[in-house]
Amino acid sequence: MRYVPAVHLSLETLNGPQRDAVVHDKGPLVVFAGAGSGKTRVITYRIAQLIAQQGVAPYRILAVTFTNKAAGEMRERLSSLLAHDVHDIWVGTFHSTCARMLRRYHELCGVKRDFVIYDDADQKAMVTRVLNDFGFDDRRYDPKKVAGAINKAKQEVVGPESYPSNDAWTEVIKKVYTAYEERMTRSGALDFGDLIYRLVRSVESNELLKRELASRFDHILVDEFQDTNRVQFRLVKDLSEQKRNLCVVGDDDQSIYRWRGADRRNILDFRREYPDATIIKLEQNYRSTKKILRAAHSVVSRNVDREEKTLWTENAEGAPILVVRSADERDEAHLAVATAREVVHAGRKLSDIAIFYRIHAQSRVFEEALRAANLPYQVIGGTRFYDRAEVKDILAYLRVISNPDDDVSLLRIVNVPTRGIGKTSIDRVLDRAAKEATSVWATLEHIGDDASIASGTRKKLIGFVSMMNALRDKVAGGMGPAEVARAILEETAYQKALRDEDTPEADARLENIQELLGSMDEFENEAETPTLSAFLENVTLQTNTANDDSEDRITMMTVHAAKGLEFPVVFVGGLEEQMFPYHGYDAGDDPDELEEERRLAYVAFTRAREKLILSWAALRRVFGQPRINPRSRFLDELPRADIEEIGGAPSPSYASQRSSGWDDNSGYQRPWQHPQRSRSERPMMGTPRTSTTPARKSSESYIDRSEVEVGEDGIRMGMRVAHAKYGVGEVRGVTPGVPPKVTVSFPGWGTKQIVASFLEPA
DNA sequence: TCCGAATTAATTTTT
DNA sequence: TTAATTCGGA
Repeated sequence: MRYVPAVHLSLETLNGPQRDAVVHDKGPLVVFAGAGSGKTRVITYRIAQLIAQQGVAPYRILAVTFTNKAAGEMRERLSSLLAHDVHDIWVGTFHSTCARMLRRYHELCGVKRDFVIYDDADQKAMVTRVLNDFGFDDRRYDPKKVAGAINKAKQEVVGPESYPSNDAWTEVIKKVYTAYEERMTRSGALDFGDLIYRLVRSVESNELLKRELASRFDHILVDEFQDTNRVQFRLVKDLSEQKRNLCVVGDDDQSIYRWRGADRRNILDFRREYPDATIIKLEQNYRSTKKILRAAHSVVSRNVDREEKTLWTENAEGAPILVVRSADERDEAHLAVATAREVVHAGRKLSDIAIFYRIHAQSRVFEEALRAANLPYQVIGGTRFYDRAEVKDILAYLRVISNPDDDVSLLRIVNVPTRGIGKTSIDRVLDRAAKEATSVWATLEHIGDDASIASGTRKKLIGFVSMMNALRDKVAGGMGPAEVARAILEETAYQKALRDEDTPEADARLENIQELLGSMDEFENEAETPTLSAFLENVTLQTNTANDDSEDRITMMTVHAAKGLEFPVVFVGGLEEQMFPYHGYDAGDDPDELEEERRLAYVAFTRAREKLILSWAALRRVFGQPRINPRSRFLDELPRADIEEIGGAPSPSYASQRSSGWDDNSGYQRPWQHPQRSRSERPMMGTPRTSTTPARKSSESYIDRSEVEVGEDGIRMGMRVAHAKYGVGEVRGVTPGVPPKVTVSFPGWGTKQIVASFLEPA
C-alpha cells in the first residue's frame, strides 16, 4: 500500500544539497547542517518523501529529536505535509522513545511495566539514601557528584559489575552504584540514564529482542546528532543494524552538551563507523543577515578543535551588531526593556524579541524590569512548574498510588502534611527495609507487629497505609488521575493544611495545585491513554510547560534552550568573563570548556534574524555580592567593522575608577550609586559613543584572561593569595566596599569571603 | 517535637 | 540576593 501525501512535495523549492538529502535513497547518511540552513525542513521533507514516494509505512520510521518541543514541531510540520498516518510515525526524544519501548517490551527488558521515572532530584534523593545506608558522609561524597558518576557510567554502557575501582573514590562509587541499582529495581524506578542504558543492554544481550527491534524500523533519523552521547549512538546503531538506513543530522559547531556526555566525535567521525556513508553539507543560511553570520563565525572559528566550514547567505547585509555596556545587571535589564519598546515602536511584535542568558539565575532581573514596564513575557525552562514543592508532593502521592514501592516518593510524603511521623520512626523503618531488602512500603504494610516502634507511631503508620490503600482502590475502580488528585487533597488534608496556613505563600501554593489539577483535566481530555502512569511519565519527561504562542510577549531563556529557535531580534545579556564564557567556582582551566562556551555563543548569535544586541555589565551582583568582571572575550572576537559600541569602552579596572575619583563628574558612572537612573543618561541605539577599545588579544587559557586587573590593593582575579588560617588559595572574585572583600577558593576549605587586608599575595 | 531564628548554601547548561 | 537547612528554646 502506498501512502499519498496531501500536499505535493515541492522539491524544486529546495537547494541542491537539501534536495540530495531529502531524496537520498538507502544507506547511512550524514547531513552537516549549519545554523539556519533549513535542517528541520530537510528532515520533515525526507520523512514525507519516504512515505509518499518510497511507500515506507509511517510506523516503520523513527525520528529522534533532542527535546520534546522539537518533537512536537516536527510532528506538526509533518502533518501539514502528509494528510494522515502522521501519528504512526515514531517521533520523540531519545528518552521518551526508549521509555515507550521499555514499556512495550518490559518483560524482555527486565523492568516493571509500570516503572516510574526518577528525575534528577529523585535520583539524588536515592543516592543520598544509599550513601547513608553505607554510613558514608554525604558531605565528603557529594550526592550530586556520585549521581554524576553513575550517570556517566551509564552513558558509557558500564554497569556496576564492570565499574572499574582503582582508588578510594571509585571504590565507593562502585559500591554505591551497585546498591543504587538494587534499590532502584526494588523501587520499580528508572532514572533518565536508565531509559537508554537499559534498553541498549537488553537489546545487546537478548537475541530475541534484538531481532525484533533491529528490524522494526526501515528508516531512522536523528536530529541534533552532535549532541548525542555514546549510549545513544550505540542504540541507534543497534536499531538500524538490519536496514542500515540511518540518517543523522547536526552541526558540530552547535554541540553544547558536552557536560552531559555529548560527544562531537559521533558526528565528526560518523564516516569511520559507516565508511559508505553519504555526506551532505548544508551551508546556505536562510535565517540571518550577513553581519550576524560574520559575527557568529568570527567567534566560533577561533576554536581549534573544529571542522572548518563557512555559512553563507543571500540575505541582506543588515544592521550592525550592537555591543552595549550597562552599569550593572539592573541597568542591563532596563536596556532590554528600552530595546523592546524601540522594537515595538518600529512596528514589530513583542514575540519577535528574545532575551537570552547563560544561566537561569539571570532571568530574575529581566523579569522584574519587564513586569515593572508592563511588558508581557514568558520564561522558558527555569524552575519548572513540576518542580514546585507542592506540585511534587501531589505527584509523589500519585506515584506511590501508582507504584507503592517507589521509595523516594513515599518518603517524601509519609509525613506531609505532618501527621506525627518523625525522623526517628522513619529511620527505624528504613533500617528494617534495608535489613529485609524490601521497599519501604512493604515494610510499612506489616509494621503492626514491630515492637521496636512506639505503638502510637505504629498506629499513625498503619493509618497512613490504609489511607493510601483506599486511594489506590479508587484508581482500581476506574477513577481518573485528576479525580484521584482531588481525592488526595481531601483525604490527606493537604488542602486543609494549606488553607489553615492562611499566608500569601500558601495561597500561591494552592493556586499552583489548582493549575496542576487543570493540567490533569486537560491531559485526560487529550491523551489517547489517559491513565495515571501515562500522566506521570508525561510529567517527568516533559521539560517546559506547554506555552501557547497565541499571546504576544517577549521570550526569555537560556542559550541552551534557544537551540533550534530563531527570532528577528535577539538580546543576549551578561557578556562578561566568568558569566559568558561561564566559569564556575569549581571549574578548572579546561580549554575544551572554553570551546564549548564559544559554541554556545555561536548558537546564541545565530538565533537572530535581523538584529543582535549584545550586552555586558560593568558590575554584576552575584548572590547579592557585587562583582566586577571584564567584558567577555567573545565581544572582542567580533569583527570590528560589523559592530557598534554603545555606552563606552571596555570595563575600566577597579583601580582606574578609583583614580578618577569618587566624587567628580567624569564620564564614568558609578553603578552602585544610581543604577536605575543611569540608563536614560546614556544614548541608546542611535549615535553611539565611539569606542576606544583597543582590540584585545585573546589568550588561550581561561585563567590568563581572567587575570585582568579588577582588584583592590593589587589583588587580581585568579592570583594566588595566602591567608593565616586557610593557607594559599585562588582569587575568584573581588567585592568593592568598606572593607573590601575578596572571594577566595582554598583547596580543602572551599570558597570563602575574606576581608582583603587579611590576605597577602602568595 | 515543634516553631521561629540564625546560619549557610546556591548558579551552569537538560532529558 | 533568596531559599533551604540547622539550631535553640519551649
